[in-house]
Amino acid sequence: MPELPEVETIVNELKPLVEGKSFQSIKIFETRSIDGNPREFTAALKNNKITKLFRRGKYLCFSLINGSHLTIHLRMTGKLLQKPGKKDKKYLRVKLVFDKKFALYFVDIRKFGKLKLWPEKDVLLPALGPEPLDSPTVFKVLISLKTKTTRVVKTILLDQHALAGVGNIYADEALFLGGIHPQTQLCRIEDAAIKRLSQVLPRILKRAIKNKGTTLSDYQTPDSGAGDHQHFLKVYGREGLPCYTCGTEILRTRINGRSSYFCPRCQG
DNA sequence: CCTTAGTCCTGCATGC
DNA sequence: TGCATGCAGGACTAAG
Repeated sequence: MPELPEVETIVNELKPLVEGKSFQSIKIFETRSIDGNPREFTAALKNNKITKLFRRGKYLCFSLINGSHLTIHLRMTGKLLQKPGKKDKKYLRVKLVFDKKFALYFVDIRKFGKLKLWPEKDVLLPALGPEPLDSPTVFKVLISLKTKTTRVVKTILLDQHALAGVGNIYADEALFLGGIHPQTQLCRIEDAAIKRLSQVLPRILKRAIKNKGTTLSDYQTPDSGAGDHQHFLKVYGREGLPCYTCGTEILRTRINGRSSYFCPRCQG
């Protein structure tokens, strides 16, 4: 499941390949993968030139020369590949053709991922909170929410309106590094601990970017490569295994329908 | 307004 | 081995 570091890795890899290029044609195999009218989508992209590719939260954003934007959200199983593998063919949803030699294949098993076109007059991704890549920003967001909500901290970290880009894996990792139990209400966390969390969250995200993201099952970079950060996870997916810090068994609980892994001793 | 539960989708793991 | 069940979850929507 691509979160901020995975999307950042994909953008870094694609940037030199797509900036300055124009869409020659678009082939839609699954209309569900398009947010909006597929015909209008195809027509608007055709012969449109990409001026810039960037990331915002978990979205890939293509700036187009006419002022509009294309966004792609990969959700759980979405991939953007230059050369789909044999197993990918069955799940090919959209093909973006640039020229005879170069196309991008949007492959998505679960059909949750979406491509969306944003007209120039629309504000791009208006509901997203700030990027969680520097600690003063994260601290400001969490402190200001502290008096406004009764929700638990894990839920807040996953809320894209609060901070954009954090998903289940890095939320759990940051809470472990910050020594905070995922089920703690934000309003009950002391400022010093919020400060700690604000420092470790940007740090873990940047470290995961350096490691080209976490590949557990589906995530792949456009050249079909895997990430390395799965080898550095402290708690995510480690239920029943000993904590690297204290040896206590890592537990798993459910918060808002999502698995949350934590060390009951380090995050007591 | 705020918060929670249900929905989408398909492969995979589990149990009998 | 086969079949049924349930689990995984990001973001949206409906309901409380």
